[in-house]
Parts: sequence; C-alpha cells; structure tokens
Amino acid sequence: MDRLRESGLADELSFLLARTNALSLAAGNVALAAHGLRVRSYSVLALAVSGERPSQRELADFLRLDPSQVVALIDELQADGLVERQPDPRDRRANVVVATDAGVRLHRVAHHAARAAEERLYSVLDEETQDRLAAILREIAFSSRG
Amino acid sequence: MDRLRESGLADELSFLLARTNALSLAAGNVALAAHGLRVRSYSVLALAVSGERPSQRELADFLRLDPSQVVALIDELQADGLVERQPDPRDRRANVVVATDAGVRLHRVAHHAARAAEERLYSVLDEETQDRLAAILREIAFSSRG
DNA sequence: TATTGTTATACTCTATAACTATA
DNA sequence: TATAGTTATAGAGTATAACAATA
Repeated sequence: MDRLRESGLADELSFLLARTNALSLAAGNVALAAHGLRVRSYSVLALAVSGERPSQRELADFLRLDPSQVVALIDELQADGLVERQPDPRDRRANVVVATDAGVRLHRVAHHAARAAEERLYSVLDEETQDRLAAILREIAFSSRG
Repeated sequence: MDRLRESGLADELSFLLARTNALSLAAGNVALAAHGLRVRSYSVLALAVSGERPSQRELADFLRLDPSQVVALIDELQADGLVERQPDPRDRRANVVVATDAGVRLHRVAHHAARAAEERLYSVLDEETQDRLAAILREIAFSSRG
C-alpha cells in the first residue's frame, strides 16, 4: 500500500484531511462507546456543558450539522437525562441547550476518554507541532469561506 | 456562534479536524459534481490513473474504506468506462485497477476542479503553511497507529 | 418576510458478517 | 488457515423540502 503514497493523491490536502479525520473519528467513537456516546453526541454534550447556553441553531452552525440532525441528537441526550432544552426568554422560537448534573459528570469522564484516544493518535507529533496543527486548522475551520 | 469558540471543544484537534474535513468534503463534492464524480470516486480514479496498478485491497487500505465499498465504487467507475479491472498475473485472486483513456482524460479536468476548490478553502494560509499542514497530516495519516 | 425548531424522506457513508476462489 | 473479492444488510451521517410558531 505504501507505494500509493507516491501517487499525486497523497499530496492533496483534502485527501490527507479525510484520511486523518477517518482515523480520528474511528478512535474517538471507540473511546466514547464505553460511555454510551459517539463523537457527535459528545460534541453536543461538550457545548451544552460549556456554559455558553447555545441555541440549537448555533449548535448546528458550529458543528456543521443540519438543524434537523441536532434535533435528533438532543432528543437522544435528553432521553438519557444528560441535557435539557430551556426556552430562550429573549426569543420564544429558540431553545437553549444546557447540561444536567448527570451530563456534566458524564462529560468529565468522556472528555478524558476522548483525550486519551486523541493522545494516542497524535503522539507521533511533539507538543509544539500539535499546537501548530490546531492553530492552522482553526484558521481554515473558521475562515469566512466556511 | 462565534462565542462557542471559547468552549473547550474548539481546542480539541479531533473537532477541528472534523469541521475542516466537513468543509473540504463539501467543497470537493460540489466541484466534482459537474464531472459526475464525488470525492470518493475521484480518489479511486486518481489512484487508478497513478500507474501504480493498485489492487482493490490496496485501494481499501489507502482510502480507509471497507473492501466491499471499493467494489461498489469500481463497479460505478467501470460502468462509466473510466477504469477497468485487470487480473493480477501474480495472484489470481486479485484484481488490479487501471484507468482507461477516458478515465485519464476525466481525471485531468476533475483534478483541476478539485484543486480549485481546495485553493479557495486553503487560501487563508500562505503556501508555506499549506505545505507544513500537509507534512503534519501525512505524519498522522500514515503513522503505524492507523 | 425571515428564522427556529421540527418532521419526513431519500441518499450516502460506515461497519459487519458470510460466501467463493484462490493462496 | 489465511487472503482477495463479492454480496447482503443494518446503522450512522448528509442533504432537502415543507410546516407551525414566532420574530
């Protein structure tokens, strides 16, 4: 398989990104399964825990999900007693998503599990390179083009 | 939405990778649609064009797809006359996937389209940073952990 | 008129297991 | 016994359109 790295595809950022993301996603899902979460539900939980009181619309934009997918994810987390929808007093159309105490507790352990999986994958890079990677990705991920 | 960047999630490499990849994938699929391809079929075509004569198994490993998915992708490309399966004389179980002349021609224009989409997305980074990003991703994507 | 959340639907992608023919 | 390709199936993820309530 290694000789395929000589192909032009291996030079394309999109491909490298896709392959790296596939590895990261698989590792994350394995690590989170023990806690009844997947990468997507974990991400929603993490934002609910953040204290920023995101609306469902904000969650959809931030996570690059369709609003209808957010409905399903929150339904699931809510059924498990991890988050709840609260009416936004400033806009009666909107719900704000906040974590319950159980959600906060689960996030804590799930975060450690996810972090450990991340570490294993990224440990081929030194700390400084990991930080540099994060900085570069942040630029693309939140540029106006997205 | 921007205030969610203060949440801890925005510091996690997995999340940044997922969001960046989602943008890249969406842009790639839009750019390739005009040529009847998607990112995955384009990737297979690119490797078929490379001259490396990959087996289906090698394609699966390299693209991080299940071998059964590769079957479907090649069926599709073959039906469109873009690639063909050739028996591997050294292993009668294996097929080797090569591009037809039409496949080579389509790859050429599709490659330019994909490249243009990439450029738009990554143009927030200077050339040197793009190269650095590619180098870092290559390390993770092909480390033994994967 | 436009936006938030919701429901519904179709399509794509991912993951698994089992089968065949070869090795 | 193990591997390459194939078939089948179910579950997760993606994309679109339409609707009620509200702005």
